[in-house]
Amino acid sequence: MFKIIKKQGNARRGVINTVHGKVQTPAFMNVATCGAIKGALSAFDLKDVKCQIMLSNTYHLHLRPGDENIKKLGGLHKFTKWNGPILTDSGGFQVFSLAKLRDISEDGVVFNSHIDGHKIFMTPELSMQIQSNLGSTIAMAFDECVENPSPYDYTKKSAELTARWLKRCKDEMARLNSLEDTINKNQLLFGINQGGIYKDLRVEHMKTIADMDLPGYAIGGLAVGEETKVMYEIIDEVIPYAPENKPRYLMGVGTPVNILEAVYRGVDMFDCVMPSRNARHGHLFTWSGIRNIMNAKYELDEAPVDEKCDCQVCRSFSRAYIRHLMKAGEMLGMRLCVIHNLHFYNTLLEKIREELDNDNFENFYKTNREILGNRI
RNA sequence: GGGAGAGUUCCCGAGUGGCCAAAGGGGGCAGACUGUAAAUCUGUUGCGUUUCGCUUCGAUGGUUCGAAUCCAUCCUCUCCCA
Repeated sequence: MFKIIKKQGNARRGVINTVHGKVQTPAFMNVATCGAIKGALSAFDLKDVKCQIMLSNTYHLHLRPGDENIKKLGGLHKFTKWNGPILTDSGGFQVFSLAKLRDISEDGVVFNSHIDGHKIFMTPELSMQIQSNLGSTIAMAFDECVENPSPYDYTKKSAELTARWLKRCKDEMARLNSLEDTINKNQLLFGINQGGIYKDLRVEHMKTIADMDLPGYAIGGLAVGEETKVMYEIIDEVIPYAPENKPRYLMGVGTPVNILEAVYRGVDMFDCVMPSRNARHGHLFTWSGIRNIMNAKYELDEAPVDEKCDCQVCRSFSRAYIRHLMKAGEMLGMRLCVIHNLHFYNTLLEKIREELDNDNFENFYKTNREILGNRI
């Protein structure tokens, strides 16, 4: 299912084979939480921004329109018209991000819906059932993402709980994949490493879940407030214990520099709301650094957002026009910014793959880690 | 011609003797955003040598220890009656 084509240092060039197509890694997954990329992008646009794999969310789609409805409509692929691979997040992150609306126990988590406040009891089994109804390519295990900082004891207990939940996820997924009317009987389950910022807990947890022999492994619970340096240290610490021949997914990360650093350390997959969310706020990623297109200095600037970018937006429109659209609150402004940023992210990963193919990643890494985070 | 009302900082608008360089909103300027409760949130928005000083609430003059606030005159605008 996963094949490593090339290695340079810890960095890996690979390909994931799925029933919905191949994913060339390292890969960025384009976040469409509710089945759409925010900023008014559809499946058609995903092709244009060079998206390989889309990510959607269990919790959000369960609440609305309801996973059973999506199943009745033929599954998430048919529903959204995106026919490539889809990874669904389990709702575990909402345990963290909706912290004020929850109550965690051994069985699962009671949420209050952020839409109407009604109680939802999310369990590992329910998360798997929802993801099975959605028919995604890859389902994520239901985990607890602890906030930072969290005390050692709490983090330890939480990681143990996440490991027990993972076993339940695996069992439930095996059951669901064997059912007659399951949309995707080949649905893959990825486990999620937790353990906060405590290296011994991280390693211990990764060893435990590695033994479950899942098709892929994620590192979760990072980029939640800890220093970037700490995040890299934890990746360094835990990667040696992640199965070599399985894809490694760093959840929710991150900036272009974060991604470069993580690929360098041996990570294969990423997802992040940053390119889309920041785009909606006028923050654009370029090959020269980060540009806030709303800044006054672009009022009469006829250059494209990024001279080195060949996305539709950079080929057609001026900084001045995009700035105007954003200042005027025109939806088109956000849409164009999101198209650019996602194209940039997907191209960054494409470029990383090329450099790995050409044994030149080390140079690319050293040069661009200094540049991509600049403010311009 | 007669009567009524209004003019506040970039704009709208609150303020009717000191706690007023002046609420609130808009706009402007900048920042944040990392498995999306985010088209959201935060800061800032008279000048300066900045725990203080200066200039500023249509204009000018006055009352007062002290005026955006009270008085007089003038200017401008709005509405009503002829």
